[in-house]
Amino acid sequence: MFMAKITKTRFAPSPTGIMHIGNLRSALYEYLIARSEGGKFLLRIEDTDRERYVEGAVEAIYRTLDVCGLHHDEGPDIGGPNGPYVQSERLHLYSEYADQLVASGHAYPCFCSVERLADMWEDEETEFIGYDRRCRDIDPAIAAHRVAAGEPHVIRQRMPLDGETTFSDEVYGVITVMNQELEDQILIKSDGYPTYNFANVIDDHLMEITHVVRGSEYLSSTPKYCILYDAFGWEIPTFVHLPLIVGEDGKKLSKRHGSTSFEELVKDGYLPEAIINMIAFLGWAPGGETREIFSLDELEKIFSAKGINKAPAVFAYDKLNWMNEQYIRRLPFEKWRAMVKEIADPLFDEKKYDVDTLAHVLRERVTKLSDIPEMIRFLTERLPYERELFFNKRAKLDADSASVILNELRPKLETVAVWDETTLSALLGQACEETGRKKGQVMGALRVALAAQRVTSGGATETAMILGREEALARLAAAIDYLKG
RNA sequence: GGCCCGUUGGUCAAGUGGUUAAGACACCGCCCUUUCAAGGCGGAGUCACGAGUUCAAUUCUCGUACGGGUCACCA
Repeated sequence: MFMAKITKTRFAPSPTGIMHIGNLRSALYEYLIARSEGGKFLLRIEDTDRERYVEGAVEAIYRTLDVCGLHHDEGPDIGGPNGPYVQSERLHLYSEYADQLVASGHAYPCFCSVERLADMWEDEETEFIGYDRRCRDIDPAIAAHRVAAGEPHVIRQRMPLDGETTFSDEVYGVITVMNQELEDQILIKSDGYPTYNFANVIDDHLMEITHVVRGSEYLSSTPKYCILYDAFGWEIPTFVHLPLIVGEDGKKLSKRHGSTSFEELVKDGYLPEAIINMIAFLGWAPGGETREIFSLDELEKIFSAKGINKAPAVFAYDKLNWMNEQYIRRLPFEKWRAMVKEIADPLFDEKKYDVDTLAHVLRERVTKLSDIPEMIRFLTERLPYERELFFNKRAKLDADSASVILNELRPKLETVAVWDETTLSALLGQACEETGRKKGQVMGALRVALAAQRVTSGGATETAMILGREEALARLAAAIDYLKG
């Protein structure tokens, strides 16, 4: 009797720098495939390249996964049944398995120097594919002797010279390649570390990964991994290769497309939830569903590898902007208020202001957090007035009529008892009735007087609220003064 | 260059051997409105091309073009 194997995926980043959007999306899909099938998601650090190791990169990985809610079930920080989860701590395993392949004839030591290889690449004449296999046929006994004598070497995979290899990918379908196209790739480097090409197979098998999910750039090396699995007699996992994410010019996403790392986007003012939602829909869509706003919890329920596309997807900031707006509007008010406060406090410095109204006004207008300072600049500093600011065709307003209106308004506002929305609103409404003016005229004049800006976040009463009585009256006086002269 | 993969509006995309080929972003217009937004309503815009299979191809097959990936002691 067989137990259905539990789905297990892994996110296996190398600590070589920032958490790129492409990496994050791989992590997300890996997480979702596991969760959608009630399986496990694990984290493995692939630090076999000592030269590209970046200090702090591992911490950034933990941090990002955590704020995105992609919690793993096994990993370096929490352990698990198949540890260690850091490749540099698994070195002995790789060499054992490599020895096994050498013994079975599936691999061989290669003594070629990097210099010789470099020369070889320069030789345009030769039409060989990759390494010229010079060491492939050294007598095993002699090779073993040279290795024992301490001669520098790498271990290479002995590829079949004929036949073909076929595998099936969940996204790309059945793929077949001629074995003669495959290079005798390096499995163990001369420093004793495994290459990705070797370590991923060993670890995925040992860690019982059922679904190998990764970017489509690995598609062309997958046949080599299949041959490795076969050499060990291991079951080949399900492959799920993901389409690439490209920039708006169709080229691979890079710095010149703007912010492409998770942390940069957050710094730009995008909410992690919006970023996750955005990249979930890059190259994937739930069939027969037109909604596009999904929380991570909801994605876990509806995600299916079936909906993954093959074609590269363009990362569009327009759409991200929209998503972010949607998420901002759905935020619990208290949370949103706290975000606004954190940004606005230092800008208002010592000055008092009405955070609640500001947060309220900003909520429907902000695209990303980093827009806020510029949007509220007119509140934190007094901008210079210009007569034409008061001109509004529709309200039939101009500087002269504004001057009259503001003078009428001033005494009323100065004596208002309670400085709050309802009182101000009522007072202004009343003023319109008394003078027979249109509301748009009065409101418009006051709004510009308070803001010194044509386009503002919020209307006249809201601006008056945010500024507070003292500042609002001071600005009103300043406006009147300006219009007089 | 070899090999591999891809191609539904500007972008993300649903979908099918017979459909008026969904929806979203962006764009345009209107409404609402105390400005700007938000919101509501509406509009324009797509099956890369050429053969073949078929009563019928966007859908299946083969070519072409274009795009991408990969050919490291990087992952």
